[in-house]
Amino acid sequence: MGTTQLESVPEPKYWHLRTVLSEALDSEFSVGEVLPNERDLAARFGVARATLRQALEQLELEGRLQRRRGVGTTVAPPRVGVAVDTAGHAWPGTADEGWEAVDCDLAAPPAAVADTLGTARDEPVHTVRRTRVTHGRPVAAELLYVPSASVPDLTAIDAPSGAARARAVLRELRRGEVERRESAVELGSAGAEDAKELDRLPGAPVLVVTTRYLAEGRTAALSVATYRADTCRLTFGDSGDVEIHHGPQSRAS
Amino acid sequence: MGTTQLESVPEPKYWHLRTVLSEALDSEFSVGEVLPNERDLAARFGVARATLRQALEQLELEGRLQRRRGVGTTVAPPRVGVAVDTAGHAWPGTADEGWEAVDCDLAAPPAAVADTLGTARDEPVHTVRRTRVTHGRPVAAELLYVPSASVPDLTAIDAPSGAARARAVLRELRRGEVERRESAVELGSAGAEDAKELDRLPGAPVLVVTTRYLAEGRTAALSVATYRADTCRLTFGDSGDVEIHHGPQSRAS
DNA sequence: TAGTGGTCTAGACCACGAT
DNA sequence: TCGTGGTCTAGACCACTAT
Repeated sequence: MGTTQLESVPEPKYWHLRTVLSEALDSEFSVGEVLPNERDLAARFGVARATLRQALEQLELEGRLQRRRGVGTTVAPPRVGVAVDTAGHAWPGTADEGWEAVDCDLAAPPAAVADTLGTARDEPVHTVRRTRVTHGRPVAAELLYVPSASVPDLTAIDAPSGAARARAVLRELRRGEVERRESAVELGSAGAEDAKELDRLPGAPVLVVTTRYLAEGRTAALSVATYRADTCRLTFGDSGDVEIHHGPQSRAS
Repeated sequence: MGTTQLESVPEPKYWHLRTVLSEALDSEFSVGEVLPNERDLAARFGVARATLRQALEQLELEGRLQRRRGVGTTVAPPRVGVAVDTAGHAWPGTADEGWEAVDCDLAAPPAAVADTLGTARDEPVHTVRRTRVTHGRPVAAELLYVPSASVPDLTAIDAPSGAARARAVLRELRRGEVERRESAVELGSAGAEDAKELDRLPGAPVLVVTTRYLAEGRTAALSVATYRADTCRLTFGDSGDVEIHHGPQSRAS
């Protein structure tokens, strides 16, 4: 019969809401603007607050919104392009890329790290903690594992601990030559400590970049860096000024 | 007074649950094993189902669990390392990397894509759709935009449409020389069409890899590939057999 | 103190896969 | 048909921020 086909596959409400809100953001809001609060928005769209929140969560995951407890929901600026694999810097990133040493201690790393480094599981390695800041905002927290063998000339005179010690380890590390780097990117969630440094709640989505630095046939160092997934776009190869993706793909049919 | 400090910063229930479940997965379950259903699990831990689900969502985001409607929740295998920037393959990935052409049409791309390609916004470009399969599982869906100028020798004889057309476009594209590639990785959510090809629900988290192929000073092609964030670890530089990250970082104190 | 987002509950019904 | 995860509701209370 001639009945019009109306949504043979009905869209979930929160997904439809996401689309509506996304279009509203494009046309009626500007960066930094504050949205109405969740209770008002839910009432306006005639849905439960939990359903509205599901839509907002999607948009936050896509980097369109920023939500802060006690403050409100604001329209997020476009993601920042962050270079993570520039050809010019073979060793771990430097201060001009926004890296700042926090502290350093000597401890046995997680088993998986020890295995990759090729050290015994109970052998202490230098563990440097750093943060990366771009445009005044924290974007990444890093743990850099450096076996003693990679920094043979490090002396006790080089500051016993703290940020100064961290800088000393990095300085000694850079005396060697890097043969190759291998990086991997995957999705993760921020642990309590990373979350604090990234100014996010625990469980916030992060892009985990694991990098092996190979020198003289060994793994000279291993970096595990967690980048804020909501605000960062990781760039490889070169400049970070490409702006293409924006939420789920819409087809030009 | 001598009161012991008990959680001055109380952990959310779902976060604690996540930790408990994560440890249980490590010690009491093996890959592929089916977990008890959500209602039973919630009852067992004395929480509402919604709270239990929040914990499961975290674990799924971290690639530890796989949930399928109508089936159940199973323990996920470790993430697959997928090479996305091997030095050996300058042009878009080939069949030996698991890429398979789906179809191709000629249409005006999204405005942002046209701007990057340097074509007029209403100028049609070849739009190749491909999927990538690894270990028998779909891992990525790609849209490859190729301006006509990059495939000057493409003739009408080369199949008018469909997968054959897509392969013809790729073949012609590869006749040129690549100067450089620029890639960016960011978090996104799967649109309805990508979700279907990736065998996931709409809104599923994906890693969006945007790659510019530069030749003769121009952007010769632009690829937007969406990888399943739950099952994939994207590798850059070289081999994909590094296995380090596992959920939120735990410090070796 | 008032207002915001974050957490949690105890239900209900739906869509899908297996049987 | 039954059991599963997915969606949705209408509340409640908590933690944080600004005033």
